[in-house]
Amino acid sequence: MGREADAREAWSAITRLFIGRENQGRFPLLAEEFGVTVRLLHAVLDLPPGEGLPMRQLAQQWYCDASNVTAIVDSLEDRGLAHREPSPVDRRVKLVSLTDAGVTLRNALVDRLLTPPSGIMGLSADELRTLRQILAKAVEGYEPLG
Amino acid sequence: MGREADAREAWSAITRLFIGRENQGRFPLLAEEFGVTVRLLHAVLDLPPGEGLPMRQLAQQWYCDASNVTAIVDSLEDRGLAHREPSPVDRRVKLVSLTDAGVTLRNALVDRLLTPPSGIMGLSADELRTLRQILAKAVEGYEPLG
DNA sequence: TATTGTTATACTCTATAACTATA
DNA sequence: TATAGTTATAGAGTATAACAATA
Repeated sequence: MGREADAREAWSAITRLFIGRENQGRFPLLAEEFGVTVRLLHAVLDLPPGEGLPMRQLAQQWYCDASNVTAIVDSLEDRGLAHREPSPVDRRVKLVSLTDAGVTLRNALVDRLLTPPSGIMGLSADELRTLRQILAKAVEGYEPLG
Repeated sequence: MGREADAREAWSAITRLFIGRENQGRFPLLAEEFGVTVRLLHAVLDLPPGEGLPMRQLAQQWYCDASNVTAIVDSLEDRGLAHREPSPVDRRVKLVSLTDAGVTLRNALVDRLLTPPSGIMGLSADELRTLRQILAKAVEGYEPLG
């Protein structure tokens, strides 16, 4: 049918690829493999290397209370994966950034998470090239990952 | 720049679309809107309408302990969204299935979750048609959603 | 004996409210 | 007076171990 139906079906397929067992299982398995909890794994992925983020912003991004961010960042600091520093412009604000160890862990996680699931790998070379081109356009303006 | 690189880049884009703030925010917002917790929302989505699943299988699918499944299914039953019945072939096994109210909720959730994010909606009609065709092939053999 | 699911229990995660410090 | 982050505390979520029912 039309544009709307195509968009909906395409997004439906993406959702199924992502929430399918093969992909969803990666997160708990990787967390165990790298010795972190699932929530720390997600936190590390959401911290951009080389940039400090206000804790308040993380609370909004994660849809959780600020006190929870305090606990998560405490855990990251205890493991040497991140550190806080007061913002130079507003000393109430604390900026959270990954340490070198945090960046190393993040790189390893991203490398593993970007391994395509079987449904993608089953496509032809032509299909993959086209898929890549179209999706590259779709994620213009989205946050980078790797 | 071969097949592998195209597959990896395509999957990277899918990951970014899915874990981006716009899409991830939908789950807590929908849970609040429909008066359930996020874990009950995921449970309802993972229960196929018209089919009963063994609790043991749900524990494996969700990467959690069986005692946890007991608690989740208790919550679903308390809200009238699912019910248990002993398996006809093995009375140790209990099959969990959605009630009519559960199916109704699931349909509403799926309808909302299948609304494409802005990155997808920004593509042209031609691109969307092509994307749909390729992704339909990628999810052959995956569990249906809607 | 082995397996499915439940219960009792402790540990982790999360939110609420009161607090400190900065603005 | 308002905002960022912390702390104390209670409630929800999760795992471990012991248990009952069934195979």
